[in-house]
Amino acid sequence: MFSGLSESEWLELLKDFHEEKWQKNSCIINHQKFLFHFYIITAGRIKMYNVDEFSEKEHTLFLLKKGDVFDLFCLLDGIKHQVFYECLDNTKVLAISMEKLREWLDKNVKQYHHFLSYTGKMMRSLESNFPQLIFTNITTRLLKLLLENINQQSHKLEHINDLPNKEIANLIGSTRAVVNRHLQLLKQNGTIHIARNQLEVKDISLLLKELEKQNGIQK
Amino acid sequence: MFSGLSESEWLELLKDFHEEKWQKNSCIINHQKFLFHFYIITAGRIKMYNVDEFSEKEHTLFLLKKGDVFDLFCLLDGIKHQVFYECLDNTKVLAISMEKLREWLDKNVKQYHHFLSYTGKMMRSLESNFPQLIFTNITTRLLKLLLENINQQSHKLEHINDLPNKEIANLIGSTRAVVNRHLQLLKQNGTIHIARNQLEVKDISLLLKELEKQNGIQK
DNA sequence: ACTACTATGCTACCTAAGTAGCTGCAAAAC
DNA sequence: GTTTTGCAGCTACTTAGGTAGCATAGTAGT
Repeated sequence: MFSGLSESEWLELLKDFHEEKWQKNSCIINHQKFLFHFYIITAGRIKMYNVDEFSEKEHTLFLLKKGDVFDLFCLLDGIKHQVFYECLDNTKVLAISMEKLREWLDKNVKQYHHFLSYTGKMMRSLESNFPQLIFTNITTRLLKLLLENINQQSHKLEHINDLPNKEIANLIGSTRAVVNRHLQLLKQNGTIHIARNQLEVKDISLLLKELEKQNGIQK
Repeated sequence: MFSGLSESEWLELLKDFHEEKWQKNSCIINHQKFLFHFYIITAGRIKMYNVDEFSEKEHTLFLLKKGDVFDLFCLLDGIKHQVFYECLDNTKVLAISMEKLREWLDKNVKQYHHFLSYTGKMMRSLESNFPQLIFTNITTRLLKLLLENINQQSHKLEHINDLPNKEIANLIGSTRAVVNRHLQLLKQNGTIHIARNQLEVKDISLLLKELEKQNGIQK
């Protein structure tokens, strides 16, 4: 989002930021806060989720990581955003006042383009979840979640590898029991290795083969 | 999106537009087109949908109506957008070249704010569909779809009242048969009236009562 | 070392929604 | 008028995924 800045411009802008540290498992409940401050994550993960008012079930919309920003919605239109935030790790963020950021954007029209294309990416990422939810079964969603979080270099699972089943379920819109059921199957055929709060992909080619199989079934 | 313009500014901008007429049931398949042109609907409805590559099922993302614009995604980041468009009526649109629109936005920084808040609305509208898809059953989704499309003044169903069951199903992420099953139930208890390509809400309070009941069940 | 808590693994059960297939009507096309 | 097509309405069947409940095993705190 802030790409294409010169060294000096960047330093100038950084002056208006201050660092905050948030504890693991802490929730940010104060919605007002997001109307007036904008944050960039420099360390740790934060989940952005919403809760169904009747069933009290959760759905994780985004797993925000280093380099991600929030809340983009509030920056766009300044309206309160009905979602919740919770830190999954001890987290460090850079904070800036919304007003200052908006002023800065107005002064740097070129920056708007980066900002817009970042927004576009977010919208696309939101949109691409619909086909998943509507057309595909839980197995497929789980397989895709795993594939998306495998590091290209190290071939290891990242970001979600230390989450409990419950959080995995929240990410794909299912329940703990069902996710576990599918994980057991993947474990049985040697695709993954499971331990408490520990997920490991043992064989990526098997993972892809499983996905193929699912696509066939869903014809 | 173009609110807050003075008469003269508006006329000046309009010069760069030209009108196009599109026939009912015609699809716009040429994705390139959307990279270079931006459209505003002045009459008719256009559905924006995507298709699952395996099951070939459709899901309607947005039902675009008079005053709606597209493709916002391409305007934001200039990347091809993997969706399809189909006219549900004979449609009139105003077209402008992407380049000209971008130039104009850069020249009118104030306009960016309206543009951003419009984008924010779209993102929120996208986001708000997730809880629906994940937490609620088909009955609830159907009831909400009906409620959202009842005109406040006339108390009549609009926009979706002349769609076949199949299109209703595409809107809520289900199938023709299932939607029909639920519509029959609503017909039986007198909430709605159905005919071929004709949906009518007879009793809004009953509709609301049904929704309450569903919320109770989903507890 | 004891307690409390949280996560996993598993069983048995239930049901909403998807699927396949058919009829018959109504509108459009010829 | 006749034919063709598209849509509504309905039945019977299947199944994936949600639900409830419990046993067990790590982990953390004191």
